[in-house]
Amino acid sequence: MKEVRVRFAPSPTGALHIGGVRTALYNYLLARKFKGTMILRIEDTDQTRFVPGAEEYILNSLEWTGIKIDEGVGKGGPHAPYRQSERKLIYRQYAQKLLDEGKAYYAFDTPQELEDTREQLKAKGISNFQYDSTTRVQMKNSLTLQSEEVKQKLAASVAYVVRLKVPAKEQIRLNDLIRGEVVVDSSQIDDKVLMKSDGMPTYHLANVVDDYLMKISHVIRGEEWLPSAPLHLLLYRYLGWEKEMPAFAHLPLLLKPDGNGKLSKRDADKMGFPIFPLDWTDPTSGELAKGYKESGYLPEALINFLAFLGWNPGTTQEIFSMDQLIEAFTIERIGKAGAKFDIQKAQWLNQQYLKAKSDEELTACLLHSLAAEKIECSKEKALKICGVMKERVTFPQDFWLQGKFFFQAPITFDEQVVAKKWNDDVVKVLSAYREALIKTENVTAEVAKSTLETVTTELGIPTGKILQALRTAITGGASGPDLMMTIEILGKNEVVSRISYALKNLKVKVK
RNA sequence: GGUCUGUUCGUCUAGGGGUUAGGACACCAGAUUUUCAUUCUGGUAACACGGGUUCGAUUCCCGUACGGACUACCA
Repeated sequence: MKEVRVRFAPSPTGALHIGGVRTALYNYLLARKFKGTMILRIEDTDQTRFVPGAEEYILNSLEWTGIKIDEGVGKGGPHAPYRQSERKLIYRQYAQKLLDEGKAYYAFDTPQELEDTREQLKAKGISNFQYDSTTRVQMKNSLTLQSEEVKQKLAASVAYVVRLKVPAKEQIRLNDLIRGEVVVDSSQIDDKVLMKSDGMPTYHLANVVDDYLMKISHVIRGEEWLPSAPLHLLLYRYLGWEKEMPAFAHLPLLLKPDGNGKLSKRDADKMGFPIFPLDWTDPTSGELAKGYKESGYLPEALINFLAFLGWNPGTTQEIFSMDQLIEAFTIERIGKAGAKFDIQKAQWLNQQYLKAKSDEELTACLLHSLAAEKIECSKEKALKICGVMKERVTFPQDFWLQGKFFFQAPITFDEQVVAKKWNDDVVKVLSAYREALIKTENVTAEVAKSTLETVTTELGIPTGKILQALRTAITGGASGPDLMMTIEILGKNEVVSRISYALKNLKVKVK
């Protein structure tokens, strides 16, 4: 088998979309599975859409997700440069070759002229103008103009583009690894621009030339490219590279969670989940878009989630590490239909991965949050808190968000609990419990519990009746981790002071 | 509009000419937890529609409907 060489080829026009991460992932999985090479190529042929910082963002995102680049931008390699803007001259040569062989031609129609033609046709009720074998005879190009005139224009540096001379009527058959045979009639394809008037190639030319020169074996890309795949085949054919042409696999798209349509940043914002792997600040608007990383998603969970959107191993196993994904991955098991993006599953996976982490790692999460809040905490205490919080968190920041009461005494109390449960019995028990605790040494969870039971027994009040009120007095909330452990972690003095505060500030509702 | 492409529980999906159509998330109920969460057990829930082919179709074929992509000197 031919060496597997795949590429991820994003455009640096903004932050890397989550769908792009999935495309990169599938490429990476295939590369690793067959001990091949993962290449990163930056397709920056559109200078008008270039966004500063986007390339770095792509690199950072891939690094965070654990998708490693073997060759390409940021890494170098035998086919450098890997940034298309730096390969201009290469494309020029191949465009010239096509020109020389009569497979492409110069076109001098200005964008304005093309626009006018479209308008005119639209006025006549023809919805779409296509620059192709039926229309090119009416346009200004090296096929219709006298060769002298063409020479003159070129010499005078009149702006031109190079267009592919697509045959009038020819069936083009393409075998897609995911979709099977796709047949398109060449009459449906227009004479695509290969070289723009600014001297840059379009995606189509650059892509084919680079994939050939970089010896790409498999092109795994989004489904949006399927309609132009036959054009690419034509290019390989005209360039004499059909035998070396890579295999194609067009991935189904990621769809929005509700309704229809492809997943967009708008949907993500609306539903409250990230669309980008990392935080991204739009350089023009200055607007910040939250990333998966900063929202608390673990890269392994995100990868696991993304891998399963459009692919599955055919077994019932759901949790897969990157290595396991590499082992199990096959292109054949990629589905054909678009997958709706369901963030709930990602959250569940995140929880699974978070729970699987060691106590040290979990503690580090809490300590990290605390440092940001400038709160001091011993490692021992943090360890205990994490132990008790572990089963209830989805994101690393939840240790802090849901465990604030460990560090801050409540000022307000859950209103419902107060209204329903705070009564004379509670005041009696809590007062007595407070006194009992003061006299008790070494208040562990066990001791806290037995002390409470002693008090309630003496007063003849069932423990269950006052427990939730006690929790609210100590934590302010209505629910949380095991209360006796909470008391142990908080320590006798803190608990006593919190009960005192609650007794002083909470009034029994008069009926 | 045209071309291409897709359609199994709410969602991700397995399956495949004869199955009680399987799993996971979500949801609901019960058990555990003197709370909540976790965990466990159970439950609701799907083959888009219409024609063929066939003894039999969710599975194969053809239509229809509905989605999606593309239709730029963007990728």
